[in-house]
Amino acid sequence: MNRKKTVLIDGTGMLEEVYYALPDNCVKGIRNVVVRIIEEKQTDYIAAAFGNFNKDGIAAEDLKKKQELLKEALADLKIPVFEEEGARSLDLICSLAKNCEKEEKDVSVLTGNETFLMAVNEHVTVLIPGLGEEGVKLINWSADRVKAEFGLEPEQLKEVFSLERGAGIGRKTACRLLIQYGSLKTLYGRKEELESDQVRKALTEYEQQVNKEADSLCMKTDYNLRLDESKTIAESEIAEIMDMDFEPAGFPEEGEEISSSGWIKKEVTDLSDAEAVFARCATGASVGLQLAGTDKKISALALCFSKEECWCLIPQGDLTSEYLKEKTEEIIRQAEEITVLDLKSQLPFLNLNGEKTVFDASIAAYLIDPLKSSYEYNDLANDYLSLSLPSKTELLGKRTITQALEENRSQAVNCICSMAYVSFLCGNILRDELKKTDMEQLFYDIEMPLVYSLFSMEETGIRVERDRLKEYGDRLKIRIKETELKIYEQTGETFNINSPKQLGEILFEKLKLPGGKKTKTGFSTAADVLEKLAPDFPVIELILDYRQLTKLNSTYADGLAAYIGSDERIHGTFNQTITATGRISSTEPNLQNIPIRMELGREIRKVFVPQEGCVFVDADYSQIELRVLAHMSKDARLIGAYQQAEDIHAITASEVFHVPLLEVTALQRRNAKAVNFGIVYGISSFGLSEGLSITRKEASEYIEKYFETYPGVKAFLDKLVAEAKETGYALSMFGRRRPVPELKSSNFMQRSFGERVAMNSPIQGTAADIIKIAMIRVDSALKRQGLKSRIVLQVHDELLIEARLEELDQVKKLLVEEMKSAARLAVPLEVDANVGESWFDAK
DNA sequence: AACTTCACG
DNA sequence: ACGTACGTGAAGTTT
Repeated sequence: MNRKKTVLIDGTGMLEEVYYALPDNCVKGIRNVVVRIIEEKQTDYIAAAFGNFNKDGIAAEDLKKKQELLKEALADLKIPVFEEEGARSLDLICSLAKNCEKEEKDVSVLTGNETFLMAVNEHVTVLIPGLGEEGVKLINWSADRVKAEFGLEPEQLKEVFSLERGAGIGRKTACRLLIQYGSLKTLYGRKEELESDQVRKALTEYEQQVNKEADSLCMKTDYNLRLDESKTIAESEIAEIMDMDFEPAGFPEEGEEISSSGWIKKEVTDLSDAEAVFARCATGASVGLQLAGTDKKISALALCFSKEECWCLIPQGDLTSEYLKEKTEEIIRQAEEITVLDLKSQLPFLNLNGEKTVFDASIAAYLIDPLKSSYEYNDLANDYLSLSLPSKTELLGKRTITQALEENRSQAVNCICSMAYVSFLCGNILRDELKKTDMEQLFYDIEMPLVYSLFSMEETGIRVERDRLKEYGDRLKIRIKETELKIYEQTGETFNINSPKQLGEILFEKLKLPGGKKTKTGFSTAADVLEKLAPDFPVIELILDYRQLTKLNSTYADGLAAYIGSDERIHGTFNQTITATGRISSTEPNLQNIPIRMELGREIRKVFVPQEGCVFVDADYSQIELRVLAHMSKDARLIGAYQQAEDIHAITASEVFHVPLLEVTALQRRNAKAVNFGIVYGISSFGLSEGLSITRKEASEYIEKYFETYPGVKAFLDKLVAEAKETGYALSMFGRRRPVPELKSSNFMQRSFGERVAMNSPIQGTAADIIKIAMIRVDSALKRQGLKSRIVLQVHDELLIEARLEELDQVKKLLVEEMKSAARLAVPLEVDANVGESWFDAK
């Protein structure tokens, strides 16, 4: 007789088990299992039951949510769902099973809960996900299988579980004891025979708990639950369910990576599978995307369309890197929203012009909180998803994703999928945050377009004459050696002059020079300290020379040489998510601190040269920060001073010290200049006195006079501090935020720092905004006009262009005009521009 | 890894 | 009494 077959899904038991492996993806995972059972016609009837969770704690809340989702998903599959107030799913399922048996149906219980194994009999089997040879698969536990595995009848397992849970006895021991003694009762009656002290002790000590477990393992099978006969799964329904499947057909189900961090990451190396993924993509409104590779060649593409779907496409055979490139560009054109991390790093692999907005989640997160040290996927997962993911370094060590693909493929896949996944999930959260914080314009009109300008600048690079730099370094090395010997001669000792510790001991202990401790670790030998001693001790000058020479040699001569590529150019990195104020920074190498103030250092700029047929055009803003201050503070007198143009420091001196402009002395001008700097830095008498080597009292008087002269500035700075205290952040003209948590500090030092930051950030930040706008406009004007000249450097208030000779006039005009008109302020934005055969000449 | 020093705006 | 000017990055030394 052919008995009908029923599958009973223990929704709760499945969730509890699967949640461990796939916390974010358990519903989808379980649904897939159920769909497969239906598709493969493994059953005539199907039903599900839900009950209370055994677990509590943090996971319980989430599990409850997942349970509701799973109920919905099963209901969508037209599966009847049973639940009963306060009932355990174990009891509900067993009640159902009992009734099915009466109706002469065979039952399979799909669960993650091993407790069900005790309910196995001739007509009831249990399906539990377990590890097979090829990843996760369902193991069908029949009565024979239970006997083979445990050596016991299924019903005896109740006592095994009681011993395990109640007395903490291991499964193997528990089975052995029950095989030997037959039942718990007999075991307890004869426990004195036991050889193991440990087991005997556990049995005695935990007898109560064992009995309690045994009681709770008794099934309650009298719930009156019945399957509706009409709910037989019809052929038509199977077809319908298969259509509902939102997975592209034909994907590898076996051998897929099951991650502990929560989503299914699938590796695709086959062209037809890749086509299916891209087809899936076409319907996706929102996509998280990440590329990896080297030399513009894609080595992996990760795509995330939903919380449950993350694909990693790796070129192989027919599935070529070029194909991935074209498809990626297509997706970017078609998708409603594309989110990536670090867009600039993605541009080498794609032909994009910025026409379509690609949302850079890292930059969005930077705008929202610019004080973070990094904005990698694990940082964003922590901050916006409350999800702790292993960092790139933890997964790959020092390797890149491309390198790791060869040596440690699964970790590389994990890493790049994590990036796409986090992009996908954070995208909308960050879009909302930008809206809430009023930074959408800043983001979409300044930061995103800037990505392309910075990329272009990096790609262009700047030419550096290798041989000439080498000669410069050699000259330095000779002078270093000479100076070094003179210092040894004068101090009567050979020591490491580069060691502040050794130098301090020689100067202040051995030679007993005046001066004293200044740093935590010992004597300060900083230049400003030594300079005060220089007139009296000739060795000091030698040491300062030595310092300057070694600095130039190691950081610039040798340092820069290491970055010159085979194209004779240096392609540095310009970072957009580093500074607290909105400036960009430059690394590997730092091209924003090439010497200029000292004559010898300035020489280095002679090795920065344009390529053949080009010249440099350099343009910088004249006192952009003070002009921003004049604008933002609306101080009439300061604005007036700038409208007269000329020498702002001299005008300031004239007004502050009440002398005619033409009678301002060099000293007065110098003092006024220092005050101007101080204002921008967030003035304090301590700082100014230090900067001018005057007393604090004198410094206070200068500041007081300054504020008397420019009362609008005083009011403005006070307002900045007050507002930052109120809101917790400082604001630039374009809405850029800089949090100032120090303002809340009870520490005077910290709080004072916070006040200076509140005064400086809006000024520095606005200046940064303005040059960013200028950069974008200059860059796009060059490209729009079909010119070959390119921006090669940005140094905060300066842009350097490598200009084709034939484009020189046009470029120079364009550069100056775009910079001047980048923002409309109450005072003119003045720009100084120069042309030269080297960076040295163009300044 | 922290500290010191020093190059730039 | 407190004890720093604001914003960066790199190199070298010490721990």
